[in-house]
Amino acid sequence: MDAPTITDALGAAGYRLTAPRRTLAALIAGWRGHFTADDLVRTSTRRRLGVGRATVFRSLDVLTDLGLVERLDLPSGEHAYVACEPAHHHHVVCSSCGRAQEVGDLGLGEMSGAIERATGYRIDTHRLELFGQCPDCRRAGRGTA
Amino acid sequence: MDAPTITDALGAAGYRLTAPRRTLAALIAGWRGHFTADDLVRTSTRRRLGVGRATVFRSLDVLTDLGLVERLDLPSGEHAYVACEPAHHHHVVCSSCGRAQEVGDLGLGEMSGAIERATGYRIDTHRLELFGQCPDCRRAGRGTA
DNA sequence: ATTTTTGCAAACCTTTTGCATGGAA
DNA sequence: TTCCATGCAAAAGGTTTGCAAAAAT
Repeated sequence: MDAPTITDALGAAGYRLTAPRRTLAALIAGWRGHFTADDLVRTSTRRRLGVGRATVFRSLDVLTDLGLVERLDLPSGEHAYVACEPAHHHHVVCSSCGRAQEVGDLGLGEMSGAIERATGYRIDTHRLELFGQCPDCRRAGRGTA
Repeated sequence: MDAPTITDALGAAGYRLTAPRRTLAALIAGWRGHFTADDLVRTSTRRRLGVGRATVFRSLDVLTDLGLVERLDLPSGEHAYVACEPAHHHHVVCSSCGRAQEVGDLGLGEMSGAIERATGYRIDTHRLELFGQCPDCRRAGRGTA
């Protein structure tokens, strides 16, 4: 059995399966590393895929809501996205090639409880992003992008 | 002995102590909760403080470099800042009033090592932001901003 | 037939930059 | 006196929106 595709998930969630959405789903599924909205817009333009800027942004919103894609805030302040599984997790992002790997909860849940007790806050959500260099890039001696 | 002020730290770092910088330092030190660049610009305009937009952005850069202020990426995608101590730490941010409290390392260092072993990445930096409601807001029954 | 989705272009908002002036050291 | 820093206004990015046309259900 194949892994469910982004397109499948869109359909299952009741979104119409339009050509632009299929195109973007394929683009994203095949993307290496993280990408920006503008990466998608430029690819669409260059390869004449016929997907407009507004559609790219609107689709990224939908995909983000469904948890199929996650928005990263890079240390540079740029916004990038990576495809991912729709479950709570965190990413280790390679600062050379931009690829991201998911890691599990890592005990942050318990940590969260400890912080609640220590500060009196009620914690709703958190965001953890880890940046470093992946094994491939390290081996290849690539610098930070 | 008083806590060193933002102005002190600027001077110690070799930056010139200009009127706009003193003004911004005071504004930031007295700010409740997080603020955006535009909050500072608007305050300057409204109160005729004579600090221009460019200077606000340039100063926030300096203060961020010195670690006197930290840039937050709110879940909404907005960029906000909070004053803080220049040491590695994380913030618990109140989603009602925007105030932030610092928390220590929380064992993330060890976690980082575990992730390196599990993924093969060499982790350089990370960003952890926790969002929730502070005791005051919870008590007052305030909703999420 | 109905409702969603799209592309385009313009609008918007935030952040950055060029440059002549002003101020700190 | 020498640079650093500032304000202004324009430019540059990135994202959103209004709307009529096109496509999915």
